Amino acid sequence: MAAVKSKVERRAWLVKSEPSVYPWNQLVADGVTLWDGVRNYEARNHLRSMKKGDLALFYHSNEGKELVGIAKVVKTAYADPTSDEDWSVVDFAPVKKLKVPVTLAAIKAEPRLAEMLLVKRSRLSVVPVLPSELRLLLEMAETKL
DNA sequence: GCCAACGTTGGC
DNA sequence: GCCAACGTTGGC
Repeated sequence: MAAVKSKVERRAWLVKSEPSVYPWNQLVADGVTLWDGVRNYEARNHLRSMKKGDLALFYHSNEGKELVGIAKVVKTAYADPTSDEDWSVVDFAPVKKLKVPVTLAAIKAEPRLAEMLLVKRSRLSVVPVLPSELRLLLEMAETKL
């Protein structure tokens, strides 16, 4: 049987940052940053399973409560220099700002996004995003990759 | 500023 | 290994 090469969609994640701590604009200014300070095992494991080129939707928590931009993984997980314990960081670089920010309210109002871990596991700071969710979010943001 | 959700810690 | 107490995150 002939092998059919399935189209593999790029994996996507969602990462949260409080704008008062590290806003999207800072990532743009920095060009690349290490995503440090994650102190939750599940979130850490997500960081560790990220691959170079994976996308990361950038979410502003507490203030804004909206997706503001798209970043990508430029370096896979390595030891968090801010800890002596077994935590990890990855490096992100900005890809592009969303034309229209996608608010948490808009996400909650969209039934097709009801299963998003952003909503279901609101305290997790690093969560995976399904390809279908990514597609829809990009539509809502009026942004193309 | 409050509080719900939930992960972690520590006593038993 | 259970579970109460506690701490943190993040929406409201």
